[in-house]
Amino acid sequence: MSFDLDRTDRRILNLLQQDSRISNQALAEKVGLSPPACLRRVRRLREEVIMAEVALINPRLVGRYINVIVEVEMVRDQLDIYDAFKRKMDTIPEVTQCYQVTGEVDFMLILMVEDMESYERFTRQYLSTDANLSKFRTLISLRRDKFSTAIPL
Amino acid sequence: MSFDLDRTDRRILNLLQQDSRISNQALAEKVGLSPPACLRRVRRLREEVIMAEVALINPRLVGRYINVIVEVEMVRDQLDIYDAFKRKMDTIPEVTQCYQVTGEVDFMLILMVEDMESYERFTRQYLSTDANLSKFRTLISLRRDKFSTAIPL
DNA sequence: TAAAATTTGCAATATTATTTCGTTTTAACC
DNA sequence: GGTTAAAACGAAATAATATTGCAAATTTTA
Repeated sequence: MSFDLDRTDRRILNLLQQDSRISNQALAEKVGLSPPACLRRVRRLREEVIMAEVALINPRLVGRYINVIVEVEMVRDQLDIYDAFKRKMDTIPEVTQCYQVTGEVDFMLILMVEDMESYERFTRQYLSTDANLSKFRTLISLRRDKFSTAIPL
Repeated sequence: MSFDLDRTDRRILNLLQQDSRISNQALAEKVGLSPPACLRRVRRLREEVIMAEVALINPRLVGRYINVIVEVEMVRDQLDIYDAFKRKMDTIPEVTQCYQVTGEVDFMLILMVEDMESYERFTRQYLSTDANLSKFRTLISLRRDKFSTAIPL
């Protein structure tokens, strides 16, 4: 399941998690390899552990000021009910994260919206009308103080 | 504050949010521009709205199975207490996200850890010993069903 | 310790990004 | 509506970078 990464692999991954636009030459130099040797490792890592390379944009600069955190509780702990809910969340662009959790709560959602009206629409369309949903609690955040996609290795 | 993006800018951003490794030529073709014209836009967007371009790695494949969601409540609603807490969270690699929220709860944290022992260590070192912290609630998730960094434009 | 497999670096090649510059389009103003 | 300034554009040349082939070195396995 878990791949065995040596020290060099981990250094490469750490660097690419900070800046994937680094040139292969610069990367090779930083980890002490020749460009071809480095490239081969990067290619292998891209196949094995790197899911995607993406641009992160500043939400505030494109009008997504509001982070909404929603705790969702379903009526029954039933697999097909969970799966249906996940699948639905997966299709909604405002829902950026969805975690299935253990305990009283069943799901944790994180949404990014322009205004509260957008969130209202979301609750009406997807939460208040879901017969399998028992209750939900909403937390509003205007400050995303930390957002790191990097997993330190 | 907010930059005005035309249709082409938005299409470029949407594509780069999905795959920033796309070649400038392919990108140019997709949005119907010449490579130089496209590159100029990308460069401007990188200065204005793109915060970073990063590799996303699969947490399960590097041993970070457990997502921990923590709701934190401080003893007093005081600015310097908040700021100190934020600054502390910022230094901890396991804390991948930190939101300041309104309502009963003051902060929402999302951590990624290898095992519960790591989380135990974290609580002892940073939560249980913080005199400004009144209480916290922990939710455990073994399933990150959705994790999207893209903001649809 | 020897054989097999993997990883490496060098040099040649292929892609791709980037610059230059003249042209076209858009925007602002009279 | 016509005129000018500014901004954005595309074609072609150039520069930078990634990529491949292959022999040598290293590591792993038996």
